[in-house]
Amino acid sequence: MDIAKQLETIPLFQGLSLANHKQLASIVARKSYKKNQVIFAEADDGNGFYVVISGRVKVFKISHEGKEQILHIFSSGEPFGEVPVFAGEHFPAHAQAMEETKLFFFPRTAFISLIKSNPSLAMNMLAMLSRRLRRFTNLVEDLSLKEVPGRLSAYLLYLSEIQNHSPHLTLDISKAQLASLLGTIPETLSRILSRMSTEDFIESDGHRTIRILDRDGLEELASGERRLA
Amino acid sequence: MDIAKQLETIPLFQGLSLANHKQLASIVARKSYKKNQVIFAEADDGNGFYVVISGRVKVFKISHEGKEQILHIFSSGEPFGEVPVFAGEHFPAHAQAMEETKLFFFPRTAFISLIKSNPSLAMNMLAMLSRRLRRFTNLVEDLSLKEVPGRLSAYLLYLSEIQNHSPHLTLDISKAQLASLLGTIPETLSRILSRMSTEDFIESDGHRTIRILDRDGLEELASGERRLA
DNA sequence: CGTGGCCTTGATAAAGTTCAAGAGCCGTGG
DNA sequence: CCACGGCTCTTGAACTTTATCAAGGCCACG
Repeated sequence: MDIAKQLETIPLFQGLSLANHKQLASIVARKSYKKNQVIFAEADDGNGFYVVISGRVKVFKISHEGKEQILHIFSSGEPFGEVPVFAGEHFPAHAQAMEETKLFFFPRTAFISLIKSNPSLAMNMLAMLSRRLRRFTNLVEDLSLKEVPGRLSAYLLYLSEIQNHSPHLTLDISKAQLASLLGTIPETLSRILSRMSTEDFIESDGHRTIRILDRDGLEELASGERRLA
Repeated sequence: MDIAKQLETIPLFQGLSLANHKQLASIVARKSYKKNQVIFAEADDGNGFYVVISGRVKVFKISHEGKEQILHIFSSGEPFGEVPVFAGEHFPAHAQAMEETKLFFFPRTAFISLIKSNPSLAMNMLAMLSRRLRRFTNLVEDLSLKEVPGRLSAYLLYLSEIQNHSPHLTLDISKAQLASLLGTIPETLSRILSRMSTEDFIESDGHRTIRILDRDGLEELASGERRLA
């Protein structure tokens, strides 16, 4: 497929001229990864960053005992691995393909010279990093100040939001991965889902379908003004 | 004091021309805050960002029950509150002066036009945000994957590093604030400090002086390969 | 010399993790 | 077509870590 066409669909490159897209196209490299393949490891040297073209990528940390904390799951159109492009040189976390995935790779030095001659690109990247910072701010708040039911409630509400505000949700990741995203383990997640079911906040088919029964209740759980019995 | 002189000492503005410094000087506003005074609150509209000139500022989240998590403590020369300049419009967290503090304030629109015409400034800001992202990455790792002794050990080693790698440390904040920075409460911090003393990792005068007795041990605690007895 | 801030210590409770076992599902291959 | 193995998820019981609640010590400052 035509690279320039694909570049147009990437939000980071919105508002750039055709000439800019051509320059970007000239430095990009395509990469493919199988499910579970490692894209980079923490502390690896990062000499460029990636944009997801298809598939999904998780960026995560691992503890000494093997517990995983997912920092972010990236889908189509989203860039990741930019930190070492601008500061330091090594990746701050691990990245792995969650399924068959295709990426664009932009080498550091070429990209930096583009950004220097291109204020819109710089502004887009600043906006991107700022949004990322805002997300992390919320993640820290969740991990430090909320308990698992609150984090789960917030996640379910978020899922509902991106799925047309419908009360009928479909989990897009395994429960093990959701646990890792929420900073807990599958056993705890399982227990809390069942408590939320018996207390009629949600209804679950036991698999990947969940129906929200009490949206206000979930919001109260998410904000910490209410707790499970 | 001369504003242009002060601007030169701010890392974010390193490598800029004299003309740039003059432009910056023309948009900056000075602000002063007393100890504990609020600088901005979460969800406030942010129409500019700040740089610490003297004093210290904490940026933090608060839970519904009143528990505080410090995200960052900013000292002289460091910018904060940039996120709403580039993405969204409201501040993601609260900011408060920890002591008598003087700040520079840069209004959003004027700063954005400066950055657009000034690649070095854009690059400096990108580097700044990227470092911030890296820090948050570590904070998330600490909160999710390490226990309090590990976080405290990492903090002590960090303190030692910025204090000339000396084993003689001086805490620069109260223990209550340190607890909030580590994602715990004063009681827990106190107990763990005393365990680290009885197990001869450190020696403490009970106040703000700590001596590192077993640096390797602290490193093992910080990485999770060892735990307190 | 007394009062308030800051820190420590103890007893208790809550939340989450660990370990172990088992249920349900699905694809493979005999 | 059914049995098997592997995978994901759930459930239970014991345990660990941290928070909560309450009390008291220490010190500086008025």
